[in-house]
Amino acid sequence: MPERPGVRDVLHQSALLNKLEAHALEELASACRMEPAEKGETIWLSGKHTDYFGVVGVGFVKMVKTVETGQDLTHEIMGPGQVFGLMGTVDGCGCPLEARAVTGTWYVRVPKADFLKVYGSSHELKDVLIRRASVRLHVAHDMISRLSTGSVSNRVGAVLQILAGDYGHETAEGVEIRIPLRRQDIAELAGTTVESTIRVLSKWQKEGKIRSGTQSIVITDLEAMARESRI
Amino acid sequence: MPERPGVRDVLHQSALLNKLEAHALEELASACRMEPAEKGETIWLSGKHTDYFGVVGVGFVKMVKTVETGQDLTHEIMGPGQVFGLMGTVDGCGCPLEARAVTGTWYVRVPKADFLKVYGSSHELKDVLIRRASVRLHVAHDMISRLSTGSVSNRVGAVLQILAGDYGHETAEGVEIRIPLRRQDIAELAGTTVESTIRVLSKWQKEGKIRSGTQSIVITDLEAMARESRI
DNA sequence: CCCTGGTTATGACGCAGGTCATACGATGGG
DNA sequence: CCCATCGTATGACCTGCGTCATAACCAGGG
Repeated sequence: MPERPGVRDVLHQSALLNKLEAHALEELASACRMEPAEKGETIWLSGKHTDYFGVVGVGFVKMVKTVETGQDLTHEIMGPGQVFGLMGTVDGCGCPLEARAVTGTWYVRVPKADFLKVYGSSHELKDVLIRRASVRLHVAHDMISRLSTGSVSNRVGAVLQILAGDYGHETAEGVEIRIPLRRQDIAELAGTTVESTIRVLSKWQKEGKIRSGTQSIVITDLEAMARESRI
Repeated sequence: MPERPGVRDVLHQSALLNKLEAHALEELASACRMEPAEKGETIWLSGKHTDYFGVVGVGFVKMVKTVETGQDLTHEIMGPGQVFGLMGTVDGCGCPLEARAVTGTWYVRVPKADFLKVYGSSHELKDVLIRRASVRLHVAHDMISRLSTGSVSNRVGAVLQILAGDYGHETAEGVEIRIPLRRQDIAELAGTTVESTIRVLSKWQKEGKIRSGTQSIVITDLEAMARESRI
């Protein structure tokens, strides 16, 4: 389990919440609580109405939808500073996705009521939220395009590209995705099976396009990956 | 070609724009222009920056993404009173989708600049927009789930359910979708091929679950359709 | 040290559905 | 009225990938 961070530090990291005035942020922070989650632990269940939303402090959280047949699919991976479950907060319906810790995680619980007090009158927060929704919609539409017309490798490539863009570190070798994801996790993001994901990644590994360890994946051939993930 | 409606009537129909004060709406209306589009005509191209967004007056418009291979996929069908291309307006990026008329259509061109003047200071408009974005995101995620784990018939069923919910008319026979959609259009919505769509719809027709004419489709067995489209 | 459970890896097999070919029924223009 | 064009319909074929089975590997606990 990583070390427990401070509530204020985490809220400051959020590109959304740090738009708040210092005193408003302070007041909000004093109503929040830092909470741990074990690897694999469910933070909340899909559709469940909670009285808070989350901000990731350290670790990673995935937003999961479980379908009838029991398969899970992950719509998003949230990392440090990212807010999750907020859309459900402001539109009044609960979050339709389950939040589950990918790694040992510390996250801040922000009480909805306290947030809504400052949110309701803030044009800036609303503007940021709309922009984020727009981006997410965009990403979702791209995924739909790839699912309709693309191949499994196309989607796995896109997932790696997105993760690299959001959480990648530039290294001498290439872009490193420092998230301890299993093949299963990647499969859930790409909307396919573990086996297919393994086949694709093994192939790329042999071709020298990526290098994968247990704790990270490095995209060594960025150009090839861009080609693979093109819509 | 249907008869040309009035700009003010159309703007009033919009659940978004009629949130505006009467005088603000009137001012906006005076800056707008009613525009026709033939069946199949492109209103704007994907990614193209226009200085306006649209509100459907009569007819239907589809929001299309064309992929590398030349296949089109439709993310949404917009009907009377619906606003399209607005997300691209408020987030500054252009609309990533092509707008194309499904039928003979009249739509209002609302100049972005005039809209943004009233939008920037309106909490109500922003709230509505966020809610809409939230719903659309939800729908997109459901589609992703179905594309990942469901079958073609599952998706075609979902498309019919959604269209029925948005534009359905209750009749003695069942719910009628009064949009002159070709099998091709439905295929693009469901992310599959015409042939597969035809097979599914023919089968359902034989089983008495739907009845399809050239100008409309009637869902006669609502329960069966709900079963087919379940995630 | 071994045992157990989780993860990666690989082969064999089957099928849903994409692709191609063909035909028939509508609709509309000359 | 005929012909051209578009949409619907249906069969035959083929393949990507999901499914199942099996094995190797690795880490942690007793």
